[in-house]
Amino acid sequence: MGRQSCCYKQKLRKGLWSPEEDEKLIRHITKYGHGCWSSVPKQAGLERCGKSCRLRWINYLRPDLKRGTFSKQEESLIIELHAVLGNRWSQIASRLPGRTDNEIKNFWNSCVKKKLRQSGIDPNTHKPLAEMEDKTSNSGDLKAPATTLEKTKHSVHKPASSSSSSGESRTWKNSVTPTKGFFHDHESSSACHLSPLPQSGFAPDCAPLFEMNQELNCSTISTVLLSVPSGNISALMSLKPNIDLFRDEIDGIQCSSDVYLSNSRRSSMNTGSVIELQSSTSFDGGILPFSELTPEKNAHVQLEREHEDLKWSEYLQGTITASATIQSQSHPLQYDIKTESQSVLVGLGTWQQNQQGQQQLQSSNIYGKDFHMVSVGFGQV
DNA sequence: AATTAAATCAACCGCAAATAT
DNA sequence: AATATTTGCGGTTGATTTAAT
Repeated sequence: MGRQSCCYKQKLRKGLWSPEEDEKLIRHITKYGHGCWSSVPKQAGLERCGKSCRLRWINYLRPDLKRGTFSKQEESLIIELHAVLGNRWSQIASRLPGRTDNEIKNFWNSCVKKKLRQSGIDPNTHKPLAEMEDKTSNSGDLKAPATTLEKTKHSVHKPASSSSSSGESRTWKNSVTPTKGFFHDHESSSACHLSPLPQSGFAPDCAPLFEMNQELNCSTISTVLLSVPSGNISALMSLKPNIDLFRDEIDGIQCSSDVYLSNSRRSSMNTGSVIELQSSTSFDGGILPFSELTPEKNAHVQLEREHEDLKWSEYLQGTITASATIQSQSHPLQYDIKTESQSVLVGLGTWQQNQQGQQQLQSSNIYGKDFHMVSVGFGQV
């Protein structure tokens, strides 16, 4: 039994908004706020449904919209976020100030998807296209409608049990494997991702990606991928990295928004109000992806909790602490990943079973929201 | 210059969750 | 507790703009 649209029964206007309608809506909302959207059109003297008014305001009239073309950094961030969040446009948009979910969705569908494909990356899985073709033996798939691709390819990373709260469950249908390599391998990368490791102890190049908006109590995601020269990887073998996420405000102490890499644990509080990390001489300048830290693709990963227990919805809500250990065959490496505090989103990457039935960490993008500091520490194994 | 194809983007639709009654 | 209404989201459509022939 079909349902009529909300505009139908009252013969409400549809289609593009006229400047007069825009003006009415702006005037009403700036004066009274939107309150209950369903009552807005009547109060504002508009022959539209509340839904249409809401959409128009959110996507077009809101004063804090940035508009204009997406910057390289924004594009990078969108790809990174899509790799972890999938098609959850509203969540992606919440980390890009001034951008709407609709705008990002359009940008993705019309532009980014194509770019990724041209770069040999499947925009849905964020894996190399060749890999997908090998599995599907269907190289002509690229011309297939997006809906077909999405419906057929991505039930793999759905969490073991869907969350019953906060609308997370339905959005997992397109959860994907984080993109690895795109920014390492392609010259279109933003400077942040490809910049050589700076000599200083901190990572100034990455700092701008950690835009803080204290009034709104949110920040954009920090993008933490950084390419590492292979020589450095071998040097890392004797070190034990620890990744911790700290609340940006701990007992009232304001932390910096920079991303640090250190060979020590959080070492000291400096004299001011900013927590500083003691930097390492060899590995300054950023957070390393686990793909770089893991010398073998099939390094064994042990999770403190059973894989089935790990729920992305819990990560999103920041309600759990989880840790994982990667044990490499040839190197005595152990990586501890821990998330702490509430309202922190940590993309541990996607856990997948390899052919030996072992859980395998595919990527390790780390994302923080609200005021958090991300640090990586190395210590001797 | 005219036509066609591709790209872009605003807005709609239906569904599900959240909230109100 | 059950039902109705509202809100928010993602997928999709279709009009418009831009590029290619």
